[in-house]
Amino acid sequence: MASIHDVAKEAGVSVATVSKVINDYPDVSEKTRKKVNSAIELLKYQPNVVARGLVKRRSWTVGVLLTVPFTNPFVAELLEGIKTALENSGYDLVRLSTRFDDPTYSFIKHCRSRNVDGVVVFGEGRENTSIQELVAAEIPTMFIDTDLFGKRAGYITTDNVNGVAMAVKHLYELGHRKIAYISGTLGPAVANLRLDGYKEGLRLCGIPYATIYLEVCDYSFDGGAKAARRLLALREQPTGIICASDMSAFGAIHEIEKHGFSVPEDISVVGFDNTYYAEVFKPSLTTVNQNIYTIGIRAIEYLIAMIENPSYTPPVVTEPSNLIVRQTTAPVNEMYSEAPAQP
Amino acid sequence: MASIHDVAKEAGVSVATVSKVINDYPDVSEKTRKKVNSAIELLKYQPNVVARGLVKRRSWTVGVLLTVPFTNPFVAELLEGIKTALENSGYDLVRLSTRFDDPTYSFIKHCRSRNVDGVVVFGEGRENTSIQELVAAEIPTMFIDTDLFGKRAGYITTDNVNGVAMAVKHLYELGHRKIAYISGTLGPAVANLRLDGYKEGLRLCGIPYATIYLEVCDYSFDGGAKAARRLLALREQPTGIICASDMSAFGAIHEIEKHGFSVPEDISVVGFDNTYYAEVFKPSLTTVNQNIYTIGIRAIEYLIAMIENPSYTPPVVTEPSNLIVRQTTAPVNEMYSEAPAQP
DNA sequence: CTGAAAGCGCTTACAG
DNA sequence: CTGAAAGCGCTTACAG
Repeated sequence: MASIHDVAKEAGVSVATVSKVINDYPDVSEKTRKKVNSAIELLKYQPNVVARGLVKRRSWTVGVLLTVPFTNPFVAELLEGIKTALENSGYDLVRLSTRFDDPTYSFIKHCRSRNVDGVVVFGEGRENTSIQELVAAEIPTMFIDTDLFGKRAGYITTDNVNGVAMAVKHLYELGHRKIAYISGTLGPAVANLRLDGYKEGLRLCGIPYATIYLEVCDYSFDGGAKAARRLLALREQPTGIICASDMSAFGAIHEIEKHGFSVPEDISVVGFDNTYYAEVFKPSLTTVNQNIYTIGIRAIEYLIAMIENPSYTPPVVTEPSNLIVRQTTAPVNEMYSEAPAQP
Repeated sequence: MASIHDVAKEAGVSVATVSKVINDYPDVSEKTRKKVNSAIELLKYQPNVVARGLVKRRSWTVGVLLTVPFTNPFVAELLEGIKTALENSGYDLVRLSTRFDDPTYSFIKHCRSRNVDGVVVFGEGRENTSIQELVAAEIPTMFIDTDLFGKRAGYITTDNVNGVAMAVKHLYELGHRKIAYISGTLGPAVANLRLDGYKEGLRLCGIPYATIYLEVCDYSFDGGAKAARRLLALREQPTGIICASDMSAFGAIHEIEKHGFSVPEDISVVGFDNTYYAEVFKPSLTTVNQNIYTIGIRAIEYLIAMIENPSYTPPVVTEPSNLIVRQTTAPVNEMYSEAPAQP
């Protein structure tokens, strides 16, 4: 691979001059600029960004901290947005191979040793000390769904509260009054916010909040199924169930059908995420849409802005959510409603 | 961030000595080794791998060339394997932000400018000139599903032929004789090999190959649906349909049901991939399992072996596939079979 | 407008 | 066993 010295020799100039034409400095005569450019052409020279990074203390690299599996549809779509935003930015994505099980491992040291210019974090809780160090070290960071921010750290998430509240309102308008909620594990911001949305939705509809209608699971298919089983065992079975993820909604539907009920005829179900399969699944799922792809794009845009402008104030952004009505919600079955059917 | 100079000063030794203890050279006295180590501890020193890479001409970085979306379940699972294999290897993953629409973009220059030690390629055809350059340049490379290899390039894929052949045999044993195949776009090795498997399966079962039973689509849900529509319009409707992907199988099933037939009572359907949703979908999908995760792991293991041992011969590997029988295949419905039902 | 020199943070013969 | 020096491929004041 040709180096800047080879180009300098070929063009008959100094390496400083070659550097200047590579970096588009104005103080180079047209004549030598041409000489240098044809030498570059001839030798198929490509500047070594690693060497450049060493002196500029930059790497044109963005790290991702991602312990959630790539097979998680949220992660996949997020990465798709990130990738797209990065495509023509001059930055490349590096996935830092984390080893949180190793007590000597430090994420921030890893970032520094790789010299990443910024990082996007998804799926790590605020209790992770590596994350806190990251914020304290003022390395440009964008958090997705983790409610953490600082001088050089922004935060971006979906409008979780309104998302679930809309789901409640939707069921209410279909006549449902016994509306249950299958939450994700509480603690992380998104889980808490969605639960807030459930309560807020009930409040707006004038429905009292009843803890028997709250179940908690781990967002999974099996978790949703188990939670649904408990709800079905209630004397006052809910007629509508809102789930904190599409996956747990699929599990709930599966369980409901296993018990001989049908969706949406007997029980309506709403998911959260609007992953690709929500549309494919039969019956197709009514769900709260998150603009995950957009969140990925924005995260990178903000991150690059922070990197390239030290005084840029990192944003705290809530991306709107919206309800996608499909086939798993329907008017409440009068057989199950409190009030007797109108004649 | 402390540099090697700071450590040297703190420990009262030369930077050469510090370097030696960092790299576990034996010719350092126990006493100075201790002094250096406590200086490292004190300053929280972490060697800069970028600087090290500049002199060693290595980066401890593996590039991926991946133009297929992350939301593709195959990609997601492959990355999961790659990630796992990388986790404690000391290598990090970098996704090179490709710009194949820019005529001046060269993937290989990008690799060199980033100084990646090796690359794994998925989803690019052999006709891509960037890919050919990669092989010619003898940069350590593992191709997934692209039948390309060279002095420093290996190739790993699923046993596509046997996979589809097993599917044919499975249907045959259920009594099916009119077995159609919905191929993916022909040209790329996997598509061709799976078609070979279809023909081979028919041959082994003594069923003549009939072109009317061959459809081609783009592996998608809609593609599968359209192809199925054409098969359903045939005078001699197939009783079994094998699809080159799970997604197109889902589409085919959807279309079959739309036409008032049911799966598997009227028509059996087999997919290919065994993605996560094959199990979740209702009816759950009989499909050919690819060990994609394992392929990801192996790809990295072989790649690192190549990187670290210049004389390592890059492997050409076929990972076994197996048939997972679920709910979309059943004995042929006698109503549709050629031979009259036995009394 | 051009180039010599120092330096980014490391490693590696080589001399002592 | 230890360290001075050169060098990896760049950039950046600075002098001319």
